[in-house]
Amino acid sequence: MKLFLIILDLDDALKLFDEMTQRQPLPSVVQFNQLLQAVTKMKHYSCSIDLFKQMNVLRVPVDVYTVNIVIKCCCQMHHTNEGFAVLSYGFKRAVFPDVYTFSTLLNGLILEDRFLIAERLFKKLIKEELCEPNAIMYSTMIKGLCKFGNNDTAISLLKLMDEKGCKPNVVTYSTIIDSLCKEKMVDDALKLFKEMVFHKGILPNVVTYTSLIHGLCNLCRWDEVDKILKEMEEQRISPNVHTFSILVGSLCKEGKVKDAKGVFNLMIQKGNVPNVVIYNSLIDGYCLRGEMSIYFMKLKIEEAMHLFHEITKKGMKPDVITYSIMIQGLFRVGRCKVAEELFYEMRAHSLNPDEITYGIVLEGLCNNNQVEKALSLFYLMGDNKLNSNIIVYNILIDGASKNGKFDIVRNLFNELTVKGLPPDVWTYNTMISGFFREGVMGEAKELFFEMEKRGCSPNDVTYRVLLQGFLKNQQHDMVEMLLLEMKGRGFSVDATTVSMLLDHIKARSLDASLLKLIGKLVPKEGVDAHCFTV
DNA sequence: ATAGGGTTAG
Repeated sequence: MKLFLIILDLDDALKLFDEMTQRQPLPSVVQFNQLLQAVTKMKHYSCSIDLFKQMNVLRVPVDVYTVNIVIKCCCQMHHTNEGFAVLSYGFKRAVFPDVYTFSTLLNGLILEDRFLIAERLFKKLIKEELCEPNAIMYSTMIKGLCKFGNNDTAISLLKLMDEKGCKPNVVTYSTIIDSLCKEKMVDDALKLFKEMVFHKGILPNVVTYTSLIHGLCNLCRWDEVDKILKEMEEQRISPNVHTFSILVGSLCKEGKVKDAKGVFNLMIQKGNVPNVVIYNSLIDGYCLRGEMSIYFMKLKIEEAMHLFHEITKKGMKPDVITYSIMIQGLFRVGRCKVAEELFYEMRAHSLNPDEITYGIVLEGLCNNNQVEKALSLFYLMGDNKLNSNIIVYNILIDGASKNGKFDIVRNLFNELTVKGLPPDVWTYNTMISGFFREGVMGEAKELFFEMEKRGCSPNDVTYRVLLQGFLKNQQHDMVEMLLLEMKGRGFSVDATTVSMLLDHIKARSLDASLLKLIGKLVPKEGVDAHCFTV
C-alpha cells in the first residue's frame, strides 16, 4: 500500500499514525518512514519531529531514512544544531549517516548563513573519508558559494567535481547560472549555459530557462527573452507558473499592466493554475503608480481589488504580501479607511504583518497627514522586530520631517543611537534633507561630515540633496568642493541639479569656471548608465 | 540539490 495515496492532509496522517502505533505487531519502519515523509512534504516539520519523538517512546525502530527525514525537518526550521543532535542520537543507536544525511546538514548550515562551518564540515568529510561526495553534495556547496557571492569559486568547484569524476548535472549548472543572472552577469550565465549544453551534453530544464529569462528581463533584453521562449518551445519545455510570474512581474515593472494581464490569461488558457505569487505580481502591477493621473490610479485600484477578491473565490488565500500590496495601493490613492480595514482584516485572518507591511502602513499614514497615528502605531504595536528595522525608522523620520514635526525627527534619530541601530545612507540623506527643510544648514553640513566618520559613505543622492539644498539657500562656498568629491567618487550629477547649477551661473552667483567640471559630471547622452554600474 | 511576489530618500 502506498501511504501517500491515502494521506491527503495532516489530519489523515495523524489518525493513521495513531492507528499504526496501536497495531500488534507494529508496522515496519518503512511504513513509518513513508508517513513521516508525507507529513514532511506537507511542510509540517515540527509535527514530523513530534511524531519521531513518539516513535522513540513507543520503541519503533528507526533507520537512516527516518533520521534523514527528521534532520531535514530540523534544518528546514533553521534548527540545524538540533539536526546534529539527531545525528548523534542515530550514532548511539547504530544508525549511521550517509551522503544524503550530510548533504541535508550542509544545506541547513547554508540556509542559516553558516557557510564557513559548512565548508569546514565538507572538507572534513572528504579528508577523513566519512563519505564520498555525490552531485547533490557538491551542488549544495556550490549553492552556498553562490549565496555568499562567490560565483568564481563556485565555478572552480564545478570544474573540480568533474575532475574528480563526479559529473555535474542540470541542477549544478542551474544553480550557478541563476546566481550569475541575479548578479546581472547574464552574459557569463549564457556562456555557462552553452558550455553545459554543447560541451557537456546536459539538457536544460524549465528552471534553467526561467533563471535566464529572469536575468534577461532584469536587463530589459526583451529580444533575447523572446528568443529563449522560442527555444523552449522548440525543445518542448513548457513555461510554468514560475516562468510566467517572472514575465508578468517584469511587464508590470515596465508599466505594461495590460500586457501582463494578457500573459496571465494566456497562462491560464494553456492550462496552468495560477497561485498567490502570480496574483500578487499582477495586483502589484495594478497598484503601481506610473505616470498617470490620480483618476486612472483609482480605476486601476478597482481592478486590483477585483483580482484580490478573485484569489478567495478561486479557493486560495491572500497572504501577507497580497495584503501589503493592496494596502499600499489604497494608501497611494488616499483611501486610508479601506487600507486600514484591510490591515485589520489580515490580522483577523491570523496573518502577521511583518516589518514591510508595517513600513507600508506607516508610510501610508504619514503621506496622508496622519503622522501621530503612525507614531502611536509604531510605539504601541511595534514589537522588537518592527522597531529595530532601519527602513521603518527612515520612513517615519521622513514622514515626520515632511509633516513639519522636526522635534519628532530628532527624537527618532536619537533613538537609533540608544538602540544601537546604525543609521544607513538613507537615514543620513533623509536627515540632511530635513535639516535643509528646517533651514538649519549648519547641522546638515555637520551630519554630512559626520556620516563618513561613522562608517557610512555618502552616495549620489547625498550629493544631490546637499547641492540642491545649498543652492536653494544661496550658500555657494560648498558647491565646488562637493562637485570635486563627486568626480572623485565617480558619481554623476542629475538633470535637475545641473539645471539649477546653470541657473546660478547665469545669475552670476556661481563662477562660470565651474562649467568645465560640471561638464565632466554629466553622463554622456545615449549611453545607458546601468551598463557601467554593474 | 536548482527558478517566481511586497518597504524608504531626490
